Amino acid sequence: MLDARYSFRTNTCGSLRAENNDDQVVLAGWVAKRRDHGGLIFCDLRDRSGIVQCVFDPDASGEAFVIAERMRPEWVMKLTGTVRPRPEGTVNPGMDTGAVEVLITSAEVLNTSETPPFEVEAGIDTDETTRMRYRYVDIRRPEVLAALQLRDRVTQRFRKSLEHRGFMEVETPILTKSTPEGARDFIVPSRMNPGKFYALPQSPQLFKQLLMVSGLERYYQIARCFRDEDLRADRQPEFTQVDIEMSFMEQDDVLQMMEEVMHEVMKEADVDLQVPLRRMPYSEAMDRFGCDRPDTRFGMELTCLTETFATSEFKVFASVLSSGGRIKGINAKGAGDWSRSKIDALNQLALDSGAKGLAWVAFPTEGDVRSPIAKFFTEAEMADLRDKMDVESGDLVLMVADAHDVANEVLGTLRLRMADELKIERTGFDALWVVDFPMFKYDADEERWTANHHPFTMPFAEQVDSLEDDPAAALSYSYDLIMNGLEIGGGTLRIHNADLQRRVLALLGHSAEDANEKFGFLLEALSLGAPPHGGIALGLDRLVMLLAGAQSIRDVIAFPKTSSGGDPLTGAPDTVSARQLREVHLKTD
RNA sequence: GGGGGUGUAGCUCAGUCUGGUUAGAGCGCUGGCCUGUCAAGCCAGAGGUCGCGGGUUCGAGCCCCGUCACUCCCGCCA
Repeated sequence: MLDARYSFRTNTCGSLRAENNDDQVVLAGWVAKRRDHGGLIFCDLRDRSGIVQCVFDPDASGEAFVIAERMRPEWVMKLTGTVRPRPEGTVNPGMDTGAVEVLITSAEVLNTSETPPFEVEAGIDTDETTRMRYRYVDIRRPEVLAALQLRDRVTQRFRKSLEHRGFMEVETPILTKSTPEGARDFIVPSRMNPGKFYALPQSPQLFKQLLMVSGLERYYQIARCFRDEDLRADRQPEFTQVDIEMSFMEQDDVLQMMEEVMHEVMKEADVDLQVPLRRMPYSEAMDRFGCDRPDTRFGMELTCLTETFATSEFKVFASVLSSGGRIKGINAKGAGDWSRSKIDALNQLALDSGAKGLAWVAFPTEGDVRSPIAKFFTEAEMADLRDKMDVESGDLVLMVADAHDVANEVLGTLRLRMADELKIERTGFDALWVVDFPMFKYDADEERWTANHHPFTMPFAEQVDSLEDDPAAALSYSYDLIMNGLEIGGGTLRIHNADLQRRVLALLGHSAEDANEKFGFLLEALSLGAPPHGGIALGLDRLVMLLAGAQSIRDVIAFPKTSSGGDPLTGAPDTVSARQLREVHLKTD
C-alpha cells in the first residue's frame, strides 16, 4: 500500500476522502487529464494509488493558474492545496475520490513530458509492440498496474503462506551446468574457461533436490527459469516458478500442503478455492477428455464406441479393432447442420493431430441422417450409437478409430476446437489434480524412451522391480495442478536411491559413463544420505494470468518479450563488440 | 521449421476485392474562445517512407514476387 512516507508529499492522490476535507495537502504525480474552461482548469492528478481531481482557480492562486495553462498530459507535478467537498451536483460516484477535490494554491513543474505515444488510460487497443516499446508508460495504465499489483499480492502471499509452514527461501545459481533431457538451454560462454559454457537453469530442479540432501527439509524459491524454445501466449523464454521441495513426505502431504497454500493465495484474487481438490488419474483424464490438462468446465466427454461397432462391416472400423485399437466419439451438440467444408476442416485437424481420418454422422433434423459412412452401419449399430452418444436432432457425432491413445488425443483436440467453434460457455472456476502419470513415453523419432515428467521422478514402489521389462506400463508418483484447462503446476516424488536413479537413466539411454558425466554430482549426493523427498513447481505467470483474466502471460510480466524473443524497449538481443566476443573466445559467422 | 492473421497520420481504423484528381475518419496533438468539468464543449489548424525492396502498368496504398516485424496455432516446451 503506497503512502506518503519518505516523500515530500503529505497524502497520496487515491487516498483522499471526505474526511480529508479542509486538510492542507501536498500531492505529487502525473497529469492524467486536463480540462481547461478558460477561467477555471480541472486537472486529474495520478500517482500509483489512484487519481484525484485538482482545481485551478485564479482567485485561489494566479501563479498556479498560469502554470496549469501550460500543463500537458504526463507532466510530473507537485501540487499544494486544500481538500474540499465537491459542489452540489458535481460529485463523481465513479471515482474513489469523487466526493472531494483539491483547490490548488501552489504548483511546481517537476518535469515536462512529450506527448505520450498512446493515451494513458484504461481500455486502449494499441498494438502490443508499441506498448512494450514504451512499457514504462503502459504500466501507468490502470489495467497493467492492476495486473502487476495482483502479481505482487500473490507472490507475497506465497512467501507468507510457505514461511508459516516452515519453508525456507533459498536462492540457487543462475549460472549453472547444461544437462541433457528437457528444453534447449540458454548458454553463456565462460571467459575464464575458454570453450566452456554455463547454462541458465530450466528450473532449479537438481539444486532443490541437493538442498533436501543438505537437510533443509522444506525449501521454496520464487525462481526465474529459462528455456530457449519458441514462445506462445502462455510461454516466455524466461518465466517464474514458485518452486517447492520437502523431505520425509508422501504424495498426499505435498498435495494437502499445496491445497492449503493455494486456498490462501487465491483469496488475493477473491477466489474461494474449494479444497480438497478432486484427483483424477492421468488415464481417466485421457479417456474422458483426451487431454492431460482437461478443461472440465464443460461436457462433450469422449465416449467409447468399441462395443457398438464390435462386429462392424465398415472396413476401417473392423481393421482398427482387429489390431487392438478403439473407436471413440464425441457429440458436438448444435453442429448437426454444419457444411461439408466445415466438417472437412475438422477432418484436416484430425489428420494433423495424428489420426488417419475422421468419421462423422450428422443429425441435422428429426429423422434425417447425413454421413458418408452411415450406410455401412446396421440398424442396431445406429440405434446403439444414438443411445450411447445421447443423440438429439441438431447433433454432430465425430468418431476416431485408432490406437487407444491416438483416438483419445485426437478427440481431445476436436473437443476443444468444437467448444471454441460452438462458443460453449466455460464459466465458473474449476481446479483439480491430475495424478499417476506414466513414467515414460516412447519417442518414435529418436527410437528411445523419454521421461514423461523428468528423469528424477519416482516410479510406483510395486513397479520398481519390473521397470525395464515394461517401461510403458510404469506409473509414477506425479501430479499436475490444473485450473480451467491450464497447467498451473506440477511435481513428483523424487528418486532418492542412487541405484534406482542409475537404472532410470540407463533406461533413458544414458550409458553409465554418460550418466556419471552429466548427473554424477546428483548420483553422488543420493549416496550421501538423501532423504525421501518430493515437491512441486507452480507457474507464477500462468497463475496470475488466470486470476487476472488475462489472455497472455505478457500481460502480467513487467517487461515481456515478443514472440521472436526480443525486447522492443531495450532492443535485446543485440550484437556485441568484437572485443567482447574475443574475451569469451567466440567467433560468429 | 510449417500454417493462419495483421501492417495506411502519434493511436485505432476505413480505403485494397473492381488500379485513376490533392489518401480519409475518430481519438490525440497545436492555436483560439469558454468559471463546474470529469470521454468537457465550440471554432480553426498541423500531421502520411500507405512496413521495406523489386516487378507489371501510361499510372500502384490497391495487382504480382520477395522480405521484415508483430500476433495466434502446429512442431518444440524433461
